[in-house]
Amino acid sequence: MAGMAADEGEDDLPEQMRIRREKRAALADRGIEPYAIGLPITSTIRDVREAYPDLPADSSTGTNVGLAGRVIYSRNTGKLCFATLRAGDGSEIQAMLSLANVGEDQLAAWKDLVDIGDHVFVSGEVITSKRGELSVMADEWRMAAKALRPLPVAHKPLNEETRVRQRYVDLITRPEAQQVARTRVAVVASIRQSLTRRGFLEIETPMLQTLHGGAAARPFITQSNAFDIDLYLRIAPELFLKRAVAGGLERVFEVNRNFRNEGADRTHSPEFTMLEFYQAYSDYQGVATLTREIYQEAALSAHGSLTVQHHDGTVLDLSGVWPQIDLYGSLSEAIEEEITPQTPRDHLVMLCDRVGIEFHPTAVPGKLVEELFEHYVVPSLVNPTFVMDYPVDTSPLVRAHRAKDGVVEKWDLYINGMESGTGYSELIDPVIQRARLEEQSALADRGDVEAMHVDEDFLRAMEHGMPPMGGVGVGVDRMLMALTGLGIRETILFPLVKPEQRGHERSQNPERFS
RNA sequence: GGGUCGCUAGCUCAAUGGGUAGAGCUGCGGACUUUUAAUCCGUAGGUUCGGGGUUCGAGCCCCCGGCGACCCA
Repeated sequence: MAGMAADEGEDDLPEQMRIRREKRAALADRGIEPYAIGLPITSTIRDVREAYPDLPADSSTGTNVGLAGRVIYSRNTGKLCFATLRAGDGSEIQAMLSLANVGEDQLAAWKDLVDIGDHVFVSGEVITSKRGELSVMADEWRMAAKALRPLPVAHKPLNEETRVRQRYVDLITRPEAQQVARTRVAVVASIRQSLTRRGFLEIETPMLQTLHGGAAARPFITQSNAFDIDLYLRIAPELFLKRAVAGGLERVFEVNRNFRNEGADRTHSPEFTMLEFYQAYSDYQGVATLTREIYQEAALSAHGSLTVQHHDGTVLDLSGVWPQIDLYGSLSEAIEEEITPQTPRDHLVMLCDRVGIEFHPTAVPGKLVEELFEHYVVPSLVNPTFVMDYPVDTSPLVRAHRAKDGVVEKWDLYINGMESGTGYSELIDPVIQRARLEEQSALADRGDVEAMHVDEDFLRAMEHGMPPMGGVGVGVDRMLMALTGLGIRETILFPLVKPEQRGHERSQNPERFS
């Protein structure tokens, strides 16, 4: 927690926070509980809204309700007070407190002690005001929860940084923030439903792993006191999901967090949500179709449409069968020169240098091809496109293509110019798998921090016989980005952000990994 | 990693060439029994991201650092 110092001291708080603390104390002095429990609530705001959709102005219903909400606007006249109450679902209703109904003491207490941001309870008759606003004419009000901090002004957008760092404030003040959170829920629920309906089992695999494997990525390292060993936060659940398939759980999936100790920018978060699923006796074409269906069902569930328009005007069309292009073929076309898995590394290096692509000195040829592809082809991939058949040397867990030399049966799904998923015909030959992992391990020994270890237990599972299968990983955050047009930090409710440090605190702990 | 820009009151933003840091909303006091971002009168509120330097004088110029946005390879 930041700021145990001046920020929390009772003495030198900003005026508005000091006054709210005084009001909290004043409530108690008047015998009013500032944080009430057991309020006699009879209805939600939405209930009342739905019960009286078209009440004419200046009418009464004879119906009494008790309801609670957060005060978001307050308008007081001498003997009649108005407040707009909002519930968590975004529904709003007006509370009215008149001298005639609540009496002098309760009206004075309301005017003195209720602020914007407080949660209040009112009970009384449902009416409409002279201007037609649906209202509760209170017989009684109670404080439900006194807010000690002022809300930002409702009419100016809160700056983006504060929205991310204080999401609770964002959620209170900006209904769209709640909408994004609810869209995410709908999408994840839809994913689960799509797979469960097709006979997939949702299983949970280790997030703390003793070996680094399942993808090419730099891991976070932690340690176990009980075992006295280093552990890796998983970069992918793949190797465990495949063990499950080897054991006979032939259709499995997992939707949960992966951790990658890499950059954080508009499209990358150190912890991100990934869907992985594996289907025995399918292949990369079969799971491509299923991936498209999962995506389309999620879009319908979240938006009711397969066409998505972003705020910047980008229109995504997710409908129909998505096109497939060939990795080497589309790259060759883009640079007007034939590139194949047999193209020498020196030549690929030259092509990269020509356009200033940077790469690790030990980068394998396939890595260079992927970099070139990213540079030349990816920016044009807006509508969903499957890019087919990747170099073998960057895909150690994928089986060789059944017909083409030097490539594997792998696709990447691009949506909105972003890699959004990947699918394989999984490698299940334990002898080839061992050789591939030993190559990876050699790369790791030469300093490649992304390279996998040899996982003997995984190989043992494979040696017991894994059925042929198709497997897929889909970035759920990126799915949300595609469906909303927002940056990754907007699709994640509480993204990792750097703590704001004060200058003098910085020097306390200069140790860093590098 | 490099470049550019930003960080000022609770919130959103101003501040000529370096010369007493302002506004709107919010808050506080007052008026008002039908308001809708209520209105009217009055009023308070500041570690200008942190540290150092130049200067008679720094929000502004210089250096170091923090956090962020955008662009580039």
